[in-house]
Amino acid sequence: MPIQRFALQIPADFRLAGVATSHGWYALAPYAWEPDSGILHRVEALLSGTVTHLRISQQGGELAVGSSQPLSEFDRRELERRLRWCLRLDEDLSEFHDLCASHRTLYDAVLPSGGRLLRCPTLFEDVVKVILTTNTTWTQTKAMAARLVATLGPHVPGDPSQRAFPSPEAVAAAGEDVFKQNIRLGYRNASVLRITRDVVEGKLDFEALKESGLPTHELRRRLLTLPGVGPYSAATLLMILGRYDELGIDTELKAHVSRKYFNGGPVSEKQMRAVYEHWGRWRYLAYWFDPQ
DNA sequence: GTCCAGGTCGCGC
DNA sequence: GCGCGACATGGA
Repeated sequence: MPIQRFALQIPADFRLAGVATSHGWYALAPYAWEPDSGILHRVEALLSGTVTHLRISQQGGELAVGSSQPLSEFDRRELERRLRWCLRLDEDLSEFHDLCASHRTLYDAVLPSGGRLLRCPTLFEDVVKVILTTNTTWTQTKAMAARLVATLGPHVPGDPSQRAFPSPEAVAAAGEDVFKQNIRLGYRNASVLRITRDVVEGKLDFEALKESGLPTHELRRRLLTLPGVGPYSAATLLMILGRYDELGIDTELKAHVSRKYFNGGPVSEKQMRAVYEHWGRWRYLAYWFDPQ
């Protein structure tokens, strides 16, 4: 019997508002965050072909997921799997929490999310989005993601304004012209298309990579082979995969370290690494939540 | 018009 | 290894 609503069990310390806004992903289509009501929106296309607009909210000790379309039991299970991944419901960050306990300001910064950084259901989507953040402004990143989804994403029945992230097949089928004319990722068009084609041709299996359990350095090596993915993007994607030992060094991190630890003076990469070195396998999170 | 943004790549030294 | 310019796009 189809349902349009189900609950998701969450850890006692889980706060949807904190997790949803823990980094910028909530502002990239097909995610949307409504701060006033505390609803995380997402349009999702399921294996069954169902495309549905989800409204995720916290109701006390659980999450309520509302779906615009009827869901089979199979759909529901698929959605539950995806959402648990996106919200990191099953990730154990207790060791990081323990380390934070002795740093009052960091502890306060981590508290709302518990250190859970929102991610996308598929690594494919995260890879594309990370590429959309490089060498551009956040405003343009949002616009690029919105155009990609609006142009190629499958939509909710009867509502073309509600679209899911496009499948690799849909992206590959679109080809250069649509990217050049409509989606306009600039020079990133080529990287995204090349990666997508490799996925469609089976040369690249991101979902297998997620579950591979490969050592971090090997994951990093593989991510670096992707066109458009350099050290910064690789570190960000490792974070997506729950590997926090490496810092994503970009202008933001540099500015932060300079301001907070070097009086605004010049900072070398070595010095940036040194600041967070002692956080070991939690370095990325220690930086991410480092106040001020 | 010019500059450049939460980088990456290929080149030359 | 390290420094440097090019790279598409659109906002300031």
